[in-house]
Amino acid sequence: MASGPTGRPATIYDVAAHAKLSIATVSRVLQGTGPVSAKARERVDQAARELNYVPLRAARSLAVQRHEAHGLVLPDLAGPFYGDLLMGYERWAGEHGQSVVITVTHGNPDPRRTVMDLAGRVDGIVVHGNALDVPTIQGLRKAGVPLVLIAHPPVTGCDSVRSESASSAEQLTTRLLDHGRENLQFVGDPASSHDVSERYAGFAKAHELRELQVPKPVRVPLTEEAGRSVAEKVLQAMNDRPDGLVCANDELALALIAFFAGHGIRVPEDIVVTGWDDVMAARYVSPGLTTVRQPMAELGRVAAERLHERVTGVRTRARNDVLATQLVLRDSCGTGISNRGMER
Amino acid sequence: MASGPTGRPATIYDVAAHAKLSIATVSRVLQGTGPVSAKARERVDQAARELNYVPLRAARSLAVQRHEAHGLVLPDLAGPFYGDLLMGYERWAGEHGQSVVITVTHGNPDPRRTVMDLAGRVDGIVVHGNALDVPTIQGLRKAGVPLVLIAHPPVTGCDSVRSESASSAEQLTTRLLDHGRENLQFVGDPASSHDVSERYAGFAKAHELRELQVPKPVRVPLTEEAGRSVAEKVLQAMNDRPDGLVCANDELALALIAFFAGHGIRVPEDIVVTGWDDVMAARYVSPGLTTVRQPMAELGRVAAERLHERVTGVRTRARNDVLATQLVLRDSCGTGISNRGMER
DNA sequence: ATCCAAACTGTAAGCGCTTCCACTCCGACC
DNA sequence: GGTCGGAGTGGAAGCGCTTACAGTTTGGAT
Repeated sequence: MASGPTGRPATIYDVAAHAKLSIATVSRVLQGTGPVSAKARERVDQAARELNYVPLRAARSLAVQRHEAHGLVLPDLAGPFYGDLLMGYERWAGEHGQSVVITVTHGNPDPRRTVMDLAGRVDGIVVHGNALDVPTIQGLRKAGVPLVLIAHPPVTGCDSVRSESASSAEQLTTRLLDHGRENLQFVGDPASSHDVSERYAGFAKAHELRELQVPKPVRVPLTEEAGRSVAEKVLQAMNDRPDGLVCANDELALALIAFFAGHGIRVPEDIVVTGWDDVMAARYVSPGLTTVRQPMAELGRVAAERLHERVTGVRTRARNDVLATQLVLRDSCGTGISNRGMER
Repeated sequence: MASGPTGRPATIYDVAAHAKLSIATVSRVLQGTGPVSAKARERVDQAARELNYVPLRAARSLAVQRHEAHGLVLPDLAGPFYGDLLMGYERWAGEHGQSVVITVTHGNPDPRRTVMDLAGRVDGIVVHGNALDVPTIQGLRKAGVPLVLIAHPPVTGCDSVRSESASSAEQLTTRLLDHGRENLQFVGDPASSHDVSERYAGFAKAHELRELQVPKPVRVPLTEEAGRSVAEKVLQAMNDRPDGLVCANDELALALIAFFAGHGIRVPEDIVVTGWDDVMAARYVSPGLTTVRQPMAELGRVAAERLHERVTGVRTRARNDVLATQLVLRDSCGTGISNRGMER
């Protein structure tokens, strides 16, 4: 504890007594508000140092009626994306004096309760994707909690930030069709998240524009495990074997490619494969994985900023940001681009 | 705001008034403490629901003199490890009713200040690796903040949790030497982190035990960029070219392998390469990357538990945990194990 | 009928901080 | 020499909650 490893932590009263000043002045010095003499400033600084004074944020929050903290609710933390997202978020928050309290709902026995508790200790909350069900989100709204949604279908009264999906997916699919592929399949369950449904929508639209029948999606979870099992099925489908697989994420695509490599199916000659996310492995496998890169850090940064605008009230109209994605062409899609896997 | 989107959020007074009871009873119902009649419980629950009441945690923290929150200080969030670490941490914390406030120091203009602020809003802090300099850590200690260090050299009075490094590195190095390698190099700067220095120590010890001269480390940062430049140097070293590279992490190793692949150097025939961390890409490259897996989630879990023990005071003696790592043999080390890159 | 304990409920005192307001200086200006 | 204004300071209220303590009921047992 402050003031030596014994006794309870020093409070502002201790500092005031030690500096022979009132707590009001101590507060003014420490917060840099109001007029204070140089002498007072110095005395307070020294007293605070000597007592190892750390202001109790809870008391300040109570007094100023603000937590200066954001809540961030994520479904999960596996994979590299969330790290980048969090990074971008934390960065912005840190630069603007906001703390970040995170909560992961996947595996949480009572997300609703957890999130309501969170709501009590922050000024606003950012929710990613399907981390929370809509009733819970509505509950937060009714409780008056400023809310920003990331990669989530729009909810009235909430801001949202997401990366563009449909059009990149369409562009990617069109490219494959342009290069003579005629039996593409979409791998991944559109119902698993809003993002994935948009990717499938783009995939579908590319087909519709050419008046092709839209293939039904292969509804599987977005895991390596699922990738392997899909690969097996593809292998066994003698007739009507697809000549291209548009995967909802890189994990699926990588697992597929690895499986094919071990079973004599050539990528991209026999079948083309694309992913989504541009994980590190995507540029190290051979052939390099064609994929779509999302600006995760930027997504986090923008979300933080939007929430702050809401919290401070500088903006009240809802706002929906859509960030551009980037198509990363490598060899797995067989469309003639080869960058030798040496790009960063 | 609660009680309709107008007006300020409902307080415990509003709930009490609405339920025609005292705030004391409301508190007792909501916290489940003390005796309350079924009637009162019901009235309070309903009132709280109707008013969308969310208890203000700052007020509770102030009253109970505890935040029920942990601080987590990380140097960075890039790479998959931190995600897993955070996951393990958050999981444990969530299950034990603790919130997690995270702070990233890399790129932070004033980590000390940020961390002191953090100290004011949590019950204890976990610091990873070199996220903080020792003076700052001492400062926290003097302020009486319970502290747990992850992957950090021991500091008196603090608990620590790390994964075993030296012995795995020694084992790995010995294995390479056993298979006839005679000119190994260690890639990565031992000064960059405690973990890396231990890995180098193990590498060195393996040499010493055979009375071989210990090669100086190739002091480079642990990045893909550095991996490429090291690869170039290796390529140019006509005489005295190393026949094996023990890398401090997978990023370095992967970049090296990719570069070699593009320049006609065969791995593992001409040169063997090993990494550290077992990132996803490690099992998708060809040859598969031999590496060492750390139990990141477990590291997080244990750290959370240790901190909680400290905060609640159930343990006061310092404790240092060392978690086992796992050597993952694949083809890049050329020691005859091949698992076809199909393991998960 | 009376009394007692147990069950429940309310009053009020904090928790540590910010900030409004009042007050005291003190130098500058008429 | 008196007045005014601003700089500096302190007193005290209040933020929303918990909880010790005291008070009120209730339902048996006597």
